[in-house]
Formats: sequence, structure tokens, C-alpha cells
Amino acid sequence: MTSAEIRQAFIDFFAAQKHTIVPSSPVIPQDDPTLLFINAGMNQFKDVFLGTGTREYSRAVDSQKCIRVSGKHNDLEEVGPSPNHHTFFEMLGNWSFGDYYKAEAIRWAWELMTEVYKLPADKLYATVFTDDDEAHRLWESETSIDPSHISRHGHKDNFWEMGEVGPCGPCTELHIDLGKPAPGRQTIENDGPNTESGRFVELWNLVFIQYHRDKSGELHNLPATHVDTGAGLERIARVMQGVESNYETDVFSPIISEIAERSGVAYELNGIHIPHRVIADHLRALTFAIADGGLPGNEGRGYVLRRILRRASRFVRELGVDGPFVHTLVPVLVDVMGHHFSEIKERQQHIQTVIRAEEESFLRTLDNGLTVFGNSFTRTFVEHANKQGGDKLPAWAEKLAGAGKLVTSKSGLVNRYVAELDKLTTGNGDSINYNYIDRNLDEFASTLKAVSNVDAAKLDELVNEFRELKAGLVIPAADAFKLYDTYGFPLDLTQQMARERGIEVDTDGFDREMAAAKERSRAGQKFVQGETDFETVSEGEHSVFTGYDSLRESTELRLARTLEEDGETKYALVLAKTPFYAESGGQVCDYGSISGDGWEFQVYDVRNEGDRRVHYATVAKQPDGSSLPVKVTAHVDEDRRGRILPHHTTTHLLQAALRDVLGEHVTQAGSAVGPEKMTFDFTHFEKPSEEQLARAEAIVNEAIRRDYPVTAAQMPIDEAKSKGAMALFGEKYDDVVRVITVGDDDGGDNFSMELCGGTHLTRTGEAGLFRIESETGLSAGVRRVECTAGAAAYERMQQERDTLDRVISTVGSGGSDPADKIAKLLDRQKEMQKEIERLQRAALQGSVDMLTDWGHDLEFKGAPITAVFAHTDAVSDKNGLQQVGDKIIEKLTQANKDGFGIVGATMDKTYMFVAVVTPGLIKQGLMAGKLVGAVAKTVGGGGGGKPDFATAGAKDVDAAKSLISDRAGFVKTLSSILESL
RNA sequence: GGGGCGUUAGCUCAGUUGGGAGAGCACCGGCUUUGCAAGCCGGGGGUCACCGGUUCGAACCCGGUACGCUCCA
Repeated sequence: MTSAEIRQAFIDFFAAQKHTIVPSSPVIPQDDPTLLFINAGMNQFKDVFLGTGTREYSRAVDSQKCIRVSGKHNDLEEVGPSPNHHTFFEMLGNWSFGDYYKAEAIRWAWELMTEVYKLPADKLYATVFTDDDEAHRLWESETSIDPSHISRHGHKDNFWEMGEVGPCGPCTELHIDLGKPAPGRQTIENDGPNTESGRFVELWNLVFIQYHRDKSGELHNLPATHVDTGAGLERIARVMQGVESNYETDVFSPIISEIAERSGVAYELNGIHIPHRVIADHLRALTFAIADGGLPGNEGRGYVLRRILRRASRFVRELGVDGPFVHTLVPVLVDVMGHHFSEIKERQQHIQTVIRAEEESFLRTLDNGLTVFGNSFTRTFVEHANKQGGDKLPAWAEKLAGAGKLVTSKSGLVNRYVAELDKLTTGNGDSINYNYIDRNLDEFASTLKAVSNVDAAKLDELVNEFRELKAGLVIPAADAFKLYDTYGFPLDLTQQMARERGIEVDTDGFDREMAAAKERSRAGQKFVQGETDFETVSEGEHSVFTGYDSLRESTELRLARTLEEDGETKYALVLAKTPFYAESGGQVCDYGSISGDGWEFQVYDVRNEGDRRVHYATVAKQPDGSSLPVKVTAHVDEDRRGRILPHHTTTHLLQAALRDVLGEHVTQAGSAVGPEKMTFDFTHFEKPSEEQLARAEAIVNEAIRRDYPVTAAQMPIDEAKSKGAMALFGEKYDDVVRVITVGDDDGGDNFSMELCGGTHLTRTGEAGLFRIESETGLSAGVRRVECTAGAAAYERMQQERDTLDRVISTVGSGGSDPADKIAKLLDRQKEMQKEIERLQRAALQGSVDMLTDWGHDLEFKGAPITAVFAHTDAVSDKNGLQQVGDKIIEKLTQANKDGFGIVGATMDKTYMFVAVVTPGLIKQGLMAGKLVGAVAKTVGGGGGGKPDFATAGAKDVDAAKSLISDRAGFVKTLSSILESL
């Protein structure tokens, strides 16, 4: 059987047993922040097991797309070497929600395996939880399994729990004996299920959910017991197709052949095969995750996707392929799986764009890492060589540079080499790039031999000398870890590079650094406060949503609990009926109030938790000593809701408009609909032009003016899809869906038809105005526009008009275009700036000419020197004063005098000094920084700078000005400063 | 959620104890000129991510924010 037939047979088998066929949910979880990816078939039924949700059916069957990247048997590193571990796989499963139980589950599992799949009964083994006598008995009574093939196992293997608290129960598994261990694993005598050899492969896990574990760890019997099973499609295919590993099944082989062909490296079980496997596996995970709305990024699940891609990229390099490669394999995968999972076919272009961009970004990361590695090499090499004798390395380098200089016809390499080594003679020996020297040593030597008559034996000796200096070099753990931690450079890559250079990496130290980093990360964890349970205020149905039609509801409080947040007691409330919309489908939740019996709550958040709609609220009014009210009025903030509606409705209009303007590949990739604006993310491969965005905006406004009716209808999902309703990709829908139609709703000649649970206008005209405010790229293949509609758009327009009015009246452009006027003003301003600079230069020249007449003779270390100093009003900015300093030096140099200059000027609120010193005087030890610092200090300021040029400042403007203006006094001050220096 | 690193010209980046904002490439102009990244001279181009603090003085030190990279959970 092909994998497609195996999948279909499974579904048909259980459908015949009255199971409802449900579609796989997207691998990106929709409303479960605790879960990175859908990792089991039961995820979409979690609320049923938790008792917070229900379904219209009690039996279900599906093939669920799953992604697992960590967990007890799912380390990323296992993928490739292991014959049957994957990041992405399909889990076939059947479920009973309080309907049939262990007997049927066991009987059907056996029947399917032996009669439909026709697996040999004598090779099948069952495992049972230690305490589960019932399951053990049922295997004996319901199936023809060899009783000696049933074994008991402990908590680790045969007890299933979702978390520390919650539903759980024993499980029983079906394994098959393949007769020999998996390739590369040890043969173990008396081997059995749940061992490491891989001779036995687990095919199916049947979980019996019969307990609830509470916070104290105690188990309680559940009123309704459930069955949750999972069978790995790839494993069954492997067994039925009689191949060595999952990778040789028809699920993988077309992909692996393509990899072999494109890379030119054959896939051989006795040779290189791990890179092919890893690339094929990761390709699947990435393709499905991206198809369901995932994107590589730097946090959360996005980061997991990035790591998966980078691991694939690394193995691409191992196949000797340099550029982006993974994305070229998407079409093959689409051929293999696109029939059953149409989403990857529909979104193929987007998937390829995203993967390609991410591959290119990784290549840049690798480049960065190479630089860091090179720096580490140079530094540690010098240290290492110095330990063997401080002059050995310089001596060697000088000899080699000498050899290089013998060459007359020079190659670029030799030139660069000699230039590098020549840093020794210019006193820059510390900056020699030994990484470059080492990497190119052999090529340098051979080039040199080819183009010169240099003594080959002597040269070889020099090369060997370098090798000896390098021997025993170890890249420190700190460097390897920095590469890993900061630059994302995997350790094995660092090791590989080190090996190529004949050196080692301190891996023990690396492990210690890693452990320390993990400890730091753990230590940073915040203590999470446990939630208290809900208290029942009244009995009856709850969380009935009435907010499509009304914003005020007289109802009853059903459940309540308190929570402490920001030092305040807040409430979580569940009502019988509620007009409050909970955040969903991108639309933010409603705010408002809940009041009754003297109580008043302000609702600041509304969330769907299972089938409960929970209102989070602060307390505005609380009567003394009164218990919580039963009868309450729930009241949604109308203004806020009124601002949200146009944003949501125009989201639908915009999607239709963008598809019209940009093409049918445009799909909504997320949205955020709030009272102030809405953001709309969509798939598109390039930046839309201004003109395209303007057209989309115009189409939406046209639709608003046409005042189409907006209608909502409930219908089965199949009917909705056949009518052509757009579904959000990556979204999981119930069997009955709500369809929002804009325009004619029977003809099919509508403007837009979308599956949507949000709140909408009744006619498009109510939106009034729609504006695209900005457009940006989110990541490769995904764009984002921010828009406003209704009141928010009007307010934005008013603000802009105000701004424009102010601009017009400020520049005084009256009826003409203010932009032209501003352009003219800017041109003029630029000319004026240049004119000012010309004038300042002229003025400076004059003032400096005057200054130099004021030379004073002083002595420094017994020798006569010239001092030029003055206060000047000619400049009032830092730059000008600095130019005066330059002029003084020029003058002194022209006059061939040794001396210094100090000028001061009033800046904004401080007084600033600039000091300059001629080169001759610097040699005698007069530093401008010290000098000007000492001067400023006499008036309570400070300063410093370079030997030839320095600045200082003081807050006391008057004191500083009179200090430098009093010529005689300042000469005295200067001579005492000069003596002290 | 917790760490590490980063953000300087259109691009790639340098910037030493806090003291005059730089290089290469790209661009513009001139000169020279037929050899693979042409050369020489000149020029334009900066909110040193943003906000606040310390200081006479901040690209640099301190605190915060945003964005990006990266590791851990």
C-alpha cells in the first residue's frame, strides 16, 4: 500500500464504525499559547478532555499534521540518525468522547492492523500499564494476539498525562517485531518493546483517559472516560513497505532522490545518508508550518522554525552545496503531499519565498561567524606562540616577509601577505592578521615557489616552523561559546573549522559554559502564581454570545474567581449571556461594565477559555459586606465598539481589493482590528507600488460609497466553501461556520464573502471613509498595511488638515503649493548657510590676525615660548572656536615659533576654551589637554583632549571671560601653570 | 519569560582613558586613459536608532524604549 492508501484505509475503517471524519487542524495552534506546535492528534480536542468544550459527535477520526522539536524522544539531533523520528509527521487517530471505551478501541486497532493492513499477527506485541488488568484481559479476549506477546510497563512508557494537572490515564501500545535492530543499533538478546534497539517499532498508542490529576497529585475518576489514539503514518508505511527506515518509504523517497540528484551526492544506507534525511524531514516541517501561517523569526515558534531551517542548511553544506537549496525542493514535496493537503499547493510560492529568504539570511550569519572565528584564531594564536618564547613569532614573520619581498612580479596574494607581515617593521605587529596568514600559508608558499627563485627547502622549513608554533592550539571555550550563543554558530561547525586548520576546540569548557547559561536562564524565571478555581454563583447555561445584535444584556453571573494583579484584586467573571466580544480572529475584545446589586465591574479583557467566555474586570464599586450579585447587567462600551466595526468590515473589503489589484495569490496572513486602526498582513512577494496601494484604497472607498449590505449567515463549512467563501489560512473552523457577505448574498455576484466570527457594520456606507496609512514588509513574502476607517479615519484626516493649514500659514504660501514654497526656502537656506560660512571664515581671519599681535613671551622649562590668548566674540559655536585654534597654529607655524594658543568664547550657557600647542613644544612635554584643563580648573571648570588640540569648559561664564580678558593677570596664571606642568 | 550582542554616510564597517565624526565601496564633477573591481584630483552626502541622566564637554559612561541578531526556557 502507498502511504496515501494507508491514510485513506485508516479513515475509511473508522468512518465505517460511525466515526466523524474531521480535518487535520493547522500545525500552528490557534488559541493555545502554551503550545508551540500541534504535536498530537488530540490537541484539537483538548477542551473536550478538559471538560470545557463539547462536540456534536462522540466519535472522530483524522490524520493530524504534527510538529515535534523537543521532548523525551524527539530531540532535534535524533532526526536523521534515527530511522523513525521526525520533526514533522502525520498522526492517524480515532477518538471516543465518553462513548465506546477500551474493548472497542483494542479490538479495532487489532482488526485494522491484521485484516486491513494485513500485518503478521505473530509479529505484533502489546504493552499494557502495570495496573491496567482490564486492558490486559481485553487483549486476550478481544483479539487473537499471542498472550505471551502482552507485557506490562511502568509509568514512564504506559501512562499518559497532558501536564502536571489535568486529564490522564493508562495507555496500551501496539508494537511490531521487525526481526532485527535498526541500522547502526546493537542487537540485544531477549529484546522487547520499549527498548532502545529499534528492533521493535511502536505503531499505535491507545490512551484511556479515565482520571483527573489535581494539584496535590491525587487521581480522581472522571465521570466520562475518553479514548485518544495515535498511530504514526510514516512508521506504518515503513513496516508495510518493508524498508529499512521511514525515509525509504514513498513518503520520502521522491524528495530524497531529488536531493541526491541536485546535490550530486547519492543516498546510500551504507554511506552518506543523514544529510538527505535531515533536509527532507526539515523541508516537510517548514513547508507545513509556513503553509499554516508560521514564519521564521527570533522568538517563540518562529525561532524554532529558524533553527530547523538552519539545521537543514548546515546539512546542505555537508552535501557540498553552497547557495540556498532547501526552497528548491518544495515542488517535489507538493507533488507528494499536495493532493491530501491542498494548503501547501495553494501556498507554494509563498513557502518558497520565505524559505529562500531565510536560507540567504543564514548565509550572512555564517559570514559573521567566520569573522569572529578568525579574530579568535589570531588572538589565541599569538598568545599560544608567545608562551613558546616571546620573539619566536616576530622572528618567523620577519623571515617570511623577507622571502616574499624577493619576488619582483607580485601576485595579489603575495602582496597582501607581505603587507600583513610588514606591519612588524612599522610597529603595528600587534595587528597582524594571523588568521589570514594561516589560512593562506600553503598557497602563499606555492605561489612564491612558482614566481620566484626563492629557496624551496628554506621556504618549506618556514612553513613547518609555523606549524610547530601552531601545534597544540586550542580555541578557548569562551570563544566557541560566544560564537554559538551570540552569533548562532553551531559547535560542530566551529569544530569542523578548527579541524580543517589543524587545531582543537575546548569542548569540555563549552559544555560548562552551556550549563552555566542554562542555569542563568532558569534563575531568571519568574514565579507563576497559581490560579484559584472558579466559584459557582448560579447554575445554568453560560457564555451565550448575544453581541452581534445587542450591546446591553440583563443576565446572571454564573462563575467568578479573584486574581491578584498589580497589587489589586481583580475578578474573572462568566455570565449566562454576554454581549462582550472576546478577542478572536484579529478583532480585539470589547470593554464595558458589568453591574448589579451595588457592584460595578469595569471589563478590561475578555477571553475565550474552552467554551467559557471569561470577562476580566477591575472593581469600580463594591457595596459593604455584600456577596457577589446574581442578577447583573452587562453593558458593552458602544463608542469603542462603534470604532471597531468599520475597521473589521473594511478588512474584508481590503482583502477583496488587494486580490483585485495584486492578484489571487494575496491571502490574509493575520490582522489586528482595534478602535484606533486596523493592521492587515497579507502574502505578496514584493513591495506594492504607491499606485497599487492607491488603487486598492480607491476600490474600498468605492465599495463604501455603493453602500453594500453586509449580511451574516450560518451554514455548514462545505456549503460555505462551495459558495466560494474565503477562509483564513491556518485557521481551524467548526463544522458550522459564520459567513459574512458584502453585497448581493444569493447571486454569488458579491463583493466579498469570508468566513468570520467578528462583528460588522450592517451596510458598508457606515464606514464613511477608508485610508491606507502605511505599508511595510513583515518578513519575506508577507506585507503589512495599517489602515483607518470610520471615525478613526476622519480624525486622522482632520489632524492632517490641521498640520497642512499650519504649514501653509507658516510658510505663507496662500493659494500656491506649499511644497514648492518649502523647496525654495530650503534652497535659499542652503545658500545662506554657505554665505554665513564664508563670512565667518573672513571674520575669523581678521580676529586671528589681531590675536597673533598679542603674543606674550613666557618660559617653559627654561626656554622662551610664545603664547597667544584672547577672548573672542567673533564666534559663538564650538566649531568656530576650533577653527580659531587651527588658525593660531597656522600662524605660529608660519612665523616659525614654538608656542601655544588659548582662545575662549561664550557658548550657549557655558564658556568654552580651546587650546593648541605647536609640535615642537609637544615634544618638550607641553600637552594641550593638561594646559587647558588647568586653566579651566582655576574657574571651576574642567577639560582635556589630545596633545596638540584640546577643549575645556566652565559654567561660570563671567569668571572665565574675565580670567582670559585680563592680560597681565592671565600671563601670571599661565606662568604658574607652566611651572607646575 | 531570562541572558548575550548590535543599531555611526546609499552599502560594508572603523572610531583608543569621554575632548575636532572617519575609511572603503557607491554617487556627482574634472583630469588622465583603451585590459577585467581602471587611475589621479576634487565634491556632495550624518538627528552617531530614540528618550532621559551624569559632565565644562557624550557616538563613547549610566538608565529606559524601539528595532534587529542570537542562545536558553
